[in-house]
Amino acid sequence: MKEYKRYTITTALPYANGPIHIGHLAGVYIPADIYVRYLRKMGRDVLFIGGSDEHGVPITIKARQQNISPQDIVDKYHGIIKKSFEDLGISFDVYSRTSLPIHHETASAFFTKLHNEDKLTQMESEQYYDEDAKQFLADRYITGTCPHCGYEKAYGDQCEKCGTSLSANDLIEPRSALSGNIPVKKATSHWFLPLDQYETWLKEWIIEGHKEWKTNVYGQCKSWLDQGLHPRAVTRDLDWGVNVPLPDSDGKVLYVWFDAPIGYISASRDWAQQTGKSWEEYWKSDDSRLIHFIGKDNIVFHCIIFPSMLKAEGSYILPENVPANEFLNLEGDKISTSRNWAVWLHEYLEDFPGKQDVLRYVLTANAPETKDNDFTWKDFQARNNNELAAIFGNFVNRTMVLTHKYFEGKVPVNTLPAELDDILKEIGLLNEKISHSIEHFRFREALAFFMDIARLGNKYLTEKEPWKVFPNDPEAVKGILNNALQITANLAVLSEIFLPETARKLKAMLNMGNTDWSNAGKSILVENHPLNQPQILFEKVEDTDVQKQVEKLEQSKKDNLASAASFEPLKPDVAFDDFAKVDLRVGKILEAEKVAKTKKLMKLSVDLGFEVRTIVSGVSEYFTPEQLIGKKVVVVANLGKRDIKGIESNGMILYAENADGTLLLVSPVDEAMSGGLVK
RNA sequence: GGCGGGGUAGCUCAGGUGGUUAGAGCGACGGAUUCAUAACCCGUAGGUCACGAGUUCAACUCUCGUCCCCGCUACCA
Repeated sequence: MKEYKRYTITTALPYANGPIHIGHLAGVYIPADIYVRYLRKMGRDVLFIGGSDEHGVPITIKARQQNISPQDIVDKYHGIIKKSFEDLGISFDVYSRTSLPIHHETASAFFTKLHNEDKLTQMESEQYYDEDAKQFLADRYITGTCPHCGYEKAYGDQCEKCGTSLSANDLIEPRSALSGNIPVKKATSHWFLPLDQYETWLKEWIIEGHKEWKTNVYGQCKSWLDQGLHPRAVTRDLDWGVNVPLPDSDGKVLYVWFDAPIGYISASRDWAQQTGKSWEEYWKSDDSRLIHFIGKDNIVFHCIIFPSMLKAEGSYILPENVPANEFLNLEGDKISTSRNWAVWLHEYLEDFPGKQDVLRYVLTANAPETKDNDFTWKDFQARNNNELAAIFGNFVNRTMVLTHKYFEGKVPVNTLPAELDDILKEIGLLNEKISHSIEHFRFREALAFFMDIARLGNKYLTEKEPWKVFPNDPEAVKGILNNALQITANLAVLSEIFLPETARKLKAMLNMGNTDWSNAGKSILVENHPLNQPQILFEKVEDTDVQKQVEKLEQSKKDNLASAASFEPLKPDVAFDDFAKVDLRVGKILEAEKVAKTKKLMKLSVDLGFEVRTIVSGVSEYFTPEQLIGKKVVVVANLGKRDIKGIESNGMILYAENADGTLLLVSPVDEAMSGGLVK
């Protein structure tokens, strides 16, 4: 295996439009922090990078909603995020942000170099433009009727009602979110990264060269590469972001996906500036190992797009591994910022003061390394009470209490060196396993091996029964407790990787200084070394504590239901003449069949009395053909024809929608004539 | 529909290139113990390894098909 002189570790830049939640932690920051702490303990040279991603459309929208500037938004969340990371003890060397001048410079320079070397292509396209606001509209800034579910306030990129992803061109009756005007189409010019040109190289680099990547990561990359890559726009029309450093490009900024990963480099420069050190060797030297910690939603950016950017630029190293995790669910439901279905880090730290390590432990033990996982408060409580407190905390406590009881809190002489050898051998073995697991990004497994050391300690004490031996053979008890203390000291050393706050407390109790990994598996405390008073490492988490958290979540659920049950606002009035233009007819469904190779489409034959029409409708998720055949429905008959998946569809069928988005037939109650007007 | 990932004890997960009684932690149950945060320690029970075929002397592990969950993607007038 290649020898690396230094490590460049990046963590996905959290988007600064909301705080950090447990999903972020379990997927990215805690595993990265464990990895980095491990590397440092091994004496390796590490640069650990984090920062806020502060550009992009959602932030500008949030700012508009609150009538403040985008900078105000990112200042607020960057502050919350940065502080909560510090409080949890994520050991970033630098936590930077993309609104800093140094980032704008870095991203501009990156773009300029690609541009000057003809690595980008320019293309024109038609985009919606707001003539009042005099600017092009991002998809997010266009609202209109969702063509799928009819929701009137769908965004240009996604309908929040039915969850379908859209393009602004799909929207019916598009409106500018800025002025409410009807936007016009206007030509605009943008720069693209021709990803297709990197396809061959990427295949070789990943498919051939990185078979060791996690299966979920490797498979996802293969899927993308097999589907074929297309040029991707690097710039867009927006006024919030890194300005495109070219003449005549007012109102254009770098697309956020392009500037965000460059943020890793900017953060490194930021760090170098603050510390007076050099950043370039971490990014441009072949003996540096670049690793991106991310969630699975980011795989394509870090495995396909960013490497292509780096390759195009030419002077940077490429990621050596991208250990992406899957997602963490919460009490059975997907974590959602907008639905407030989350455990927010800054709130957790307030609700559970001093329990940073409990969260670290639970999220590591239950990390979604190979598949999506579920966080429950019940599990949180069980892990704390049955594992941290009962096994780890309890072993430390019984060792300390016994030592104070029998030997005035001083490390007794080791009268049983042979037993110590056996113990240290076992710990040494576990150390190796921990190392091996961490090197392979298997943090759950590593943590389990770590806990085995505490188990080993409990077992030793129980078997040796020093409290029974003491009256007859105090000399033997000296050896037993010395051994138990050496185990405790080893726990103190190793816990720095997983549970830094606990390590601090433990070392204070043991009155020991800093140690590195080379001490692990050795006898650490010397004879007569004075110990401090024991303190409880892990308090029990009571039923009422978790009860409160569950109630908090239930309240979120109620709030969501309440808002979901609210009625859509009325549309603006229309003239009767406009309404009369719509030709609604009664139709009878004669035939219905699912359109092959689609998820939603149903092909219908509808009898309008005077003719039988083919209509394609996106309702396979709600009806089976049998439920539709023979039913009378209301048809919009004068919409014109449209080609859908190669079928000519002539008309549209109306449905009623329930609060949960399900569709119901709209049908005449009494026997109605096919082809009759609905008016 | 296509592609990728996953479906193993109540829960969370291990199970290189197929090979004797499928493992661990937690939970449950029983025992032992009292130094300790009623904790620790020992033991027991729990699995048709999603389902159905096939290849093989032998499949959780390979092949094919089906179902379910997650993600990406096409489609919704």
